[in-house]
Amino acid sequence: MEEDLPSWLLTQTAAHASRMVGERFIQVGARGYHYRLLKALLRWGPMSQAELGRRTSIHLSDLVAALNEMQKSGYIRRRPNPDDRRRNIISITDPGRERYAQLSRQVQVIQEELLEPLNQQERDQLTDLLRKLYDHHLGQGFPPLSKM
Amino acid sequence: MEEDLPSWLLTQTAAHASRMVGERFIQVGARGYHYRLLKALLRWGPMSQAELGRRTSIHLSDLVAALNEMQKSGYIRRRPNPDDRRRNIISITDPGRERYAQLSRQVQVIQEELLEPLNQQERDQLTDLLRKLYDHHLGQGFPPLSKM
DNA sequence: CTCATGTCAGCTGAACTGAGATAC
DNA sequence: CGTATCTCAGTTAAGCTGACATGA
Repeated sequence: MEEDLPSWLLTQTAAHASRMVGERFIQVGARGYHYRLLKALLRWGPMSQAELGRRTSIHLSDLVAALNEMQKSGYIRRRPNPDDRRRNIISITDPGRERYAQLSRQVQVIQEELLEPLNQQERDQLTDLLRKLYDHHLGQGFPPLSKM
Repeated sequence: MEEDLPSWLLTQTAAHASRMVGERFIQVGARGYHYRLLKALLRWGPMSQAELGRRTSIHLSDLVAALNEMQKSGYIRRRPNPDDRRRNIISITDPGRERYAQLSRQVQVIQEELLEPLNQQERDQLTDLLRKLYDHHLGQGFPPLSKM
């Protein structure tokens, strides 16, 4: 609607990006949460659900459902933590690693499609600017992995 | 989650911006749709619901509900179009103009808050880059106002 | 007949809230 | 005791789909 408000442009382009990712993922039976969770497990290794939730910014309640789905598909393992029986230890499996690679390819394709109208310098600029906003409003970093 | 993917940064910052706008709006009993609709009516004058939907990218089905709410509050008028009895003519009222001014002030505050970590040049850059993405993916412009 | 318009009921994905059971 | 973890049920706002009646 011929709008110049940054918040408008932001939400609209974001909605479009989500749609693009969602469409790709749904074709292979995945959701955005799955990708984020697998990525976190690959990067930081096994951890509790609470820790996973903090690191991925996924709500604990949503996490339960997403992990149920992925466990059923065999992409993650859920074991009780003997040292703290409230907690589960979530870890990625070999099929999970393959799944991540598959989803990762999809994501790369989308990035390319999304950023198609920008040259490399502009892409870096955009990432930089968005990162500043993200860090300022949302990113307060995380303490080193707790004792799990 | 320490992520550099533009689509991730985009959706996260957008979600945050939406949250900020939403919170402000809800405090005065409004929703994002209301602001967009009032703005379109101010900019382009009275038009049918179908035309409004096209110009604001709001679905016709959602439009019906939003217009019902705003009509009840007296911000818009809904008259049948004598020249085409399928259509309504939607127009903004004086209270609607005041309402727009009120919401507009809220939005300005949010923009400032959202862009706080960026200097003026960076803000312009961001707007420019997002606009390129928006135009490329979503903005195909609209033909001049049809005969309404 | 085809197409556009307005209305309604319902669905989806992402984010969130609240409550409860269990264990630290 | 208070706090943290996990689970479940339900809610929200935005976007969307499908169906339908009316009229151009």
